[in-house]
Amino acid sequence: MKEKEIILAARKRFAYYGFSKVTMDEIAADIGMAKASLYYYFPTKVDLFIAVVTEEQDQFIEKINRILQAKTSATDKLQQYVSERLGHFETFINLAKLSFQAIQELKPLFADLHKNFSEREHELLAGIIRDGMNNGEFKPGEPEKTATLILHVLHGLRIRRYAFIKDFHFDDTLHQQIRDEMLQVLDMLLDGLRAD
Amino acid sequence: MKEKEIILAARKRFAYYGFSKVTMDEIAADIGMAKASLYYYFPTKVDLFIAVVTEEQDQFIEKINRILQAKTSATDKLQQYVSERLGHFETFINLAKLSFQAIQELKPLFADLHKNFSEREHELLAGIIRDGMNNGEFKPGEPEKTATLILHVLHGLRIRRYAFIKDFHFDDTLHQQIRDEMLQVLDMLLDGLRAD
DNA sequence: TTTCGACTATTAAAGTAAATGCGTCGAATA
DNA sequence: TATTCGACGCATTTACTTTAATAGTCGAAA
Repeated sequence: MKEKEIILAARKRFAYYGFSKVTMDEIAADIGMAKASLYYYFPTKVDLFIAVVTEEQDQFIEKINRILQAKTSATDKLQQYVSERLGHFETFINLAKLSFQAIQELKPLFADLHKNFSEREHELLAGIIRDGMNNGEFKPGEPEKTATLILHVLHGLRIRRYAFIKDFHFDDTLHQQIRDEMLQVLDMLLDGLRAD
Repeated sequence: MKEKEIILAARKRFAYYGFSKVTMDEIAADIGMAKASLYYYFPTKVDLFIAVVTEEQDQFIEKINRILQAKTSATDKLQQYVSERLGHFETFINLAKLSFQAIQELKPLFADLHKNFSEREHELLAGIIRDGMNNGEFKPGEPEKTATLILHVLHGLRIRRYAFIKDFHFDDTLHQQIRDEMLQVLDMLLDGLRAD
């Protein structure tokens, strides 16, 4: 399948050089095509990038769905979600390699992409929390609202560290620090949620 | 006192135009001095800016100390802190009017300023939490660590919204939204802290 | 000690030209 | 008909130069 091949080649280049530095000529040359042929499959460079990111998101959502099927506590599920989500965040940053400002400026182009993903993510999280409330692990409440707050807190914890990063890559130490902190905060939040 | 007069004039200009756009000539002219005379009192433009920000910080810390003296619950104190802290954050953003990137680049110049303020703030918060633990309002634990986590969560919640702001000013609606969300998150966090 | 006019060094902004890269199109090919 | 691509247009970016603005300095005056 040509599209898959293009996406793979693009992914490789984006992951190494970032969105801006990679040219369509390079991607084409990597798979023995002419640049113009890429446009037969993807109308713009951004569309190609979106296709790459969408694949990542789909894989992430699949992974979380597998976590959902497991017979573990809601707390376990949330902890696993936190870890996986951080990895996914780092992957996106690595692919784009854009400054915070540049991402905001490109945001309109990605609007649907982000909206869809956020909604799916919110549903998944609300589902975990609702199950926890239904099976007595958590106190009764509003799972949707709780999910929103948790998502915003986690997002803030990522952003506040990412914003200080200069060269767009996460080393293991930083990854560990952010993950640990997120798990600690999740623990505090869940302390208030757990049924007595 | 000449220094106070200069700081006041500078504050006015910074608050309206932001750090970068204000010239030392303008500040001097506003109070009928020559620019060279400003350098008699403040060695650099950044030092003048730091003096302005330090005044804001001192006033904020004083306000929080007053809150500390009140005979209210630790929860009340934390809620008031959250509100005041957001106002203080907005004041700084308004004074600087720098993009997120520009702030990071200037950060080394402000290193001591931020370090001092962060430490003072952390002490105050840990103090509130320690009192809450000592008087039985909160479960026993590590007040310092809890304070750190709360500060990071609140910082993240501010940053994730501030980063999307284009023109460096907060309208009342946005202020209200961020404040409400912070108070809700604080409530969740305190649910887990409160003694049963 | 305080003030400031005149000055220097540096930075920012503006202008210009060349290069680059996205995207297009008609023709060729399978 | 579907796919490929060479050549091209055009907008943007980059590189370089020039000009203007601004932070900071210094010696002299008050």
